[in-house]
Amino acid sequence: MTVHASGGLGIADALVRLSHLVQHAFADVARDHDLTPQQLQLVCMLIAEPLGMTELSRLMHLERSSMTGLVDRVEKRGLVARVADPADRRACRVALTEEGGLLAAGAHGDVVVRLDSMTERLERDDRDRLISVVAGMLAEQGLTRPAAQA
Amino acid sequence: MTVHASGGLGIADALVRLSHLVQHAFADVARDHDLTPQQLQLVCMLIAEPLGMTELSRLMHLERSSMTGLVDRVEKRGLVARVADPADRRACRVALTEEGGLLAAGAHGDVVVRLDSMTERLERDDRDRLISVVAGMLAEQGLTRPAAQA
DNA sequence: TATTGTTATACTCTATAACTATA
DNA sequence: TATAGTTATAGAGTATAACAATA
Repeated sequence: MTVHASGGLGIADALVRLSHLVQHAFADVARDHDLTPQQLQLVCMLIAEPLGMTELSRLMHLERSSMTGLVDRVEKRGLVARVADPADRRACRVALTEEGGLLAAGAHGDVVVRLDSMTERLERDDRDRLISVVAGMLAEQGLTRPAAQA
Repeated sequence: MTVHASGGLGIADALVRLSHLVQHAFADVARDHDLTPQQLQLVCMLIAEPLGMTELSRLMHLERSSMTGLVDRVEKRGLVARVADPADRRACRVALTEEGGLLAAGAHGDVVVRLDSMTERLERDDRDRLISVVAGMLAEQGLTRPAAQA
């Protein structure tokens, strides 16, 4: 058993609690826009580019059948549309509508504002180091996807 | 618009994507123990001490009525029990059973192992700095609760 | 009056299994 | 055969509103 710095908080607990902080901020923003957190995550994921159902499932760590329902509900609301994939007649690509794009951009901006304000007290040096440490971890996990993926 | 280090990844996006990484690890461990992520979060929250429904709701960012159902299901499974609060006859305290305590400790350990392995490549210096940065952010948000709160 | 917790209700989220259509 | 996506089903998660009991 290793003793850690910062009042006995280990790296794992620190990450878990940081994650809760982020999730709560994210949930609050979703609610402000009358979306569930999952719906907001979905539309943010599509800011960079339209994606297929299987790719979306992989990125969101969900079964494809769960993704069907999630996309159904967001599509019913007019924020995304299923577009036929010209290269594969089995597949579709989920794309933001104009309304969905505006909402996603706005909500993503709100998330950024919230999280930026949570970190504004940090020294510029700590901030940069935090970013680069996280970037390294993400790369190690094989996640090199779109940056707007809030 | 500010340009950031590390390939254009801003601090907010870095935090969001780190959070996804942690959530997925957490969900995998929950599944290994045949629990939902919410159920695992609940039992981990109780490792340090029994808590009332209102306090649990606050910590988990849920309505009290949602907490009722969550505790019901975990109680039905024998992992927690509602204990009368001697100081307030309206209130109850949710406590781990013996079985629940063992499961919570084991699963929490698994989460720690997973997250530790994700960060093992970091320099000791970066690691310590990450912990202290997160600890500072948590303190600023008024979260000074139990460390075992996975 | 305010607070603790529950119930009733209506959604949303999620996984499993079975299915269709295309590759 | 394998893959992309859906449907059907069942259970879990969540919020809102209304309620009971106690402070």
